[in-house]
Amino acid sequence: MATSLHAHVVEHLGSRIVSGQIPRGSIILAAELEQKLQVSRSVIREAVRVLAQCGLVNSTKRVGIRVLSAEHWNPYDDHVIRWRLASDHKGAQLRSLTELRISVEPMAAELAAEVAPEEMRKELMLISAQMNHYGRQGDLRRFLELDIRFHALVLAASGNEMFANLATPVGAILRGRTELGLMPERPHEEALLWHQSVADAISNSDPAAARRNMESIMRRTHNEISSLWENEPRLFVDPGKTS
Amino acid sequence: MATSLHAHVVEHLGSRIVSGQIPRGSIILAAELEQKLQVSRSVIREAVRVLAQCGLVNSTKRVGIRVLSAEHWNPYDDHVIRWRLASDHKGAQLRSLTELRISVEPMAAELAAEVAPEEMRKELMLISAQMNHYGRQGDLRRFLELDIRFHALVLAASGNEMFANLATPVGAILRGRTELGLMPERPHEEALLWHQSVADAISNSDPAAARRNMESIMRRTHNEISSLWENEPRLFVDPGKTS
DNA sequence: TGACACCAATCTGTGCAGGCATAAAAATAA
DNA sequence: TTATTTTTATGCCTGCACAGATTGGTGTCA
Repeated sequence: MATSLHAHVVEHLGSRIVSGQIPRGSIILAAELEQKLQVSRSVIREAVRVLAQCGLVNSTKRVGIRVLSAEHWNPYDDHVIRWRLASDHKGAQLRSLTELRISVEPMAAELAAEVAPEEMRKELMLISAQMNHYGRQGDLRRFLELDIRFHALVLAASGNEMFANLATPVGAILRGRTELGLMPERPHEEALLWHQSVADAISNSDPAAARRNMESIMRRTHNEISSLWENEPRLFVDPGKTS
Repeated sequence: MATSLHAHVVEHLGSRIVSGQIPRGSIILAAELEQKLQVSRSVIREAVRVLAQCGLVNSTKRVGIRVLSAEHWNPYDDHVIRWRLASDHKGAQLRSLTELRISVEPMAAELAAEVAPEEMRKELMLISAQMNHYGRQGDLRRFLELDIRFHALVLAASGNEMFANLATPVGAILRGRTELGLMPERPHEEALLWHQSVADAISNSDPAAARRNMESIMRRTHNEISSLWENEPRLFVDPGKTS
């Protein structure tokens, strides 16, 4: 996938910065990187430019490439999310994402019930039916993929592109929950019912019911995985950073 | 501000792509840009790299730099948000952002009541008191700045960096509402009360009350500005884009 | 004749090497 | 302390070689 050379450099540096192997506040010199990674200046420069946009570094004249602290990272950047999920603070990233989806998905379901195009409503009905089937059968692999598709569909059907774009990290959460063994042997009957009800409500243009049932799903999902970040410290960003 | 050359190129191209002056599907050649903008290859390449990360373009060999359609844009990128807010589809961007903040801010208030550090609670109390003062006095300029600070504080006090990072676009919404004359001559008494109640609830560690009052604020804010996007079409992204 | 596979030409981004200009930190002088 | 010079790393530019994808042509076979 990351076939291009500069993408490798981005990956190399980004993952090391997020994991903490390169401590914040460090100053890297472009010339060092050139010979350490055996690539040319242009590659370094483009990679640094990308990392700067992620908020990981900040290159200034006469001083070099400064590694920034976590509060400067762009928490919506796909790279950053991926690197954080692969780091020791995976829990903190999962918490942030989960709180975000708990906030967003009920609203997405409500909107979807109002504005979703017909074909999406139909596919939602189909998916939820399949979820019932494979869920009761205990086929967790298939269920997981359907679950991911279900939530991606609801987010997209809201017609809000900011919601739709959360499909990838939400999928990551769902995968994480299964991989870490936090799923029951087979999905709870209630959960299946709620998914079905969300699909029904969207299909029948019943925003209130769609929201209500999605909220139920969110409550359960939160209870199932909140143990993952019990001891993760929270990050309080300076609110004056922007103004 | 954008002092560096490549930043200018990013700005130039990005704004034109988002505004539609450069139609999606167009193919730009790096060599063209070099002489049209009178900058060197390295500048072009770094700019293109940044734009590619925004999802605006997609450069491939033998074909050139392809301008992508809106569904590929990264809706959380600060550049993209700014360019969209300056474009003809400002309404659509405001709608997406408003729906997002309506989803997020009540949860942020709830979390803040649980985890906010003491000094943030104190500042919230201070700000809401000043909002009362200048609001009743009809000083909309000062009120706006306080309002922006208030919501930025709540988002930051949630301890969720994804929430905190929404402070900038939320500020943009609030500014937009005032600039477009959608604010009443002086803030409604209810609104002042709700802000005060949110601050009180967070200060007293009462998550339910914090959420409830923030929800009230959100309902009103939605009613006040939803007229802005009455006729904006919604964008339904293909949910399979990710999987 | 027409369909298909294969090969070569060509075009464009990618990567490399080295040079000069410039801004900001650090050292020096006033 | 304040002003000036020196240092030094990034910003920017250019020429060159390479890689990969598209295109068109060529030849084979049906």
